[in-house]
Amino acid sequence: MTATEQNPAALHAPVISWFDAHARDLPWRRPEAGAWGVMVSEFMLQQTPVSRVLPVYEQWLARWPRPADLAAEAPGEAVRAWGRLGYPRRALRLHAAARAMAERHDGEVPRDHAQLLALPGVGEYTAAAVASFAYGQRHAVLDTNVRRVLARAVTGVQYPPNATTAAERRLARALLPDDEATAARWAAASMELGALVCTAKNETCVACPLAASCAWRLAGKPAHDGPARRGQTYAGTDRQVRGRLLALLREATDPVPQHHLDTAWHEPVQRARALDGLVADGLVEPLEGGRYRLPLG
DNA sequence: TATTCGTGGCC
DNA sequence: TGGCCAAGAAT
Repeated sequence: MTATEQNPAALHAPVISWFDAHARDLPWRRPEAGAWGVMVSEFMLQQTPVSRVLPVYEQWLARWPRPADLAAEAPGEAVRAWGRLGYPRRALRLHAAARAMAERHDGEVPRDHAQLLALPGVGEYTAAAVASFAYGQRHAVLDTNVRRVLARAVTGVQYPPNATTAAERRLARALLPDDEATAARWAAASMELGALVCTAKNETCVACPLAASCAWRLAGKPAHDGPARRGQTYAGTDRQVRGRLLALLREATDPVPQHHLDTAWHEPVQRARALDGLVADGLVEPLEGGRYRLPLG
């Protein structure tokens, strides 16, 4: 057991103080955002940078200020409003979550972690984040930022494992402040530290409140030795083709004929496979006569 | 557990 | 220029 694990408070106080001084003023952190605003932001921020989320988030909340407002819409409208945030299945899942909340939770975002986890598109991280950020509960909020901060400051390695491990969950739980409000503050603060200071590349240790005790820094910042993360190729993949097809469908107000979709990609086999995949995912609805549109159901 | 799933900006 | 990265979830 390291010194930090024996005295977690030595970790909390500096990070929370730093957060008090340096936290970004993000719309989903304001009181008026509410739990729905927090949930919308968490869906949008899954693998997408803050700068790109901001404008879409504002439009989304203005158009659908409550879960019931989104639930009353066609799922295709959610996909259209999602724009170019990427991973459009998240839009579909957020819409499905809104309908589930309208049906099962009286149109409210549930406070209970297990009920959150049962919603479409809500996994371990998002359930903990909503419960913590929106409702001030005590949960280990283990996202890529927090994992990196703990890997460095506590474990003493440059990067966390590729997939979240039981050891990481155990560590995060062990480091959780006892007090509920402090735990929620710690969750937001440690995440922000990873996002702004303890970044994946070009970390700025001179600005870090943990620099003096950081296990990785004290060890001389040894380079990551494990297997490199698998690069995510994109050019020429089905994902690129799906993206192009969906872009055409988002722009269109009327059903799109097959021959127009054919302009999205030159290779017919891959093009057909990508379109089939979009239909199978519920992102595209096939109509009579070889026409397609965003889903109305 | 390893893959799949978008998009764009940065160094 | 291009690999890397960005508040993950589902299968």
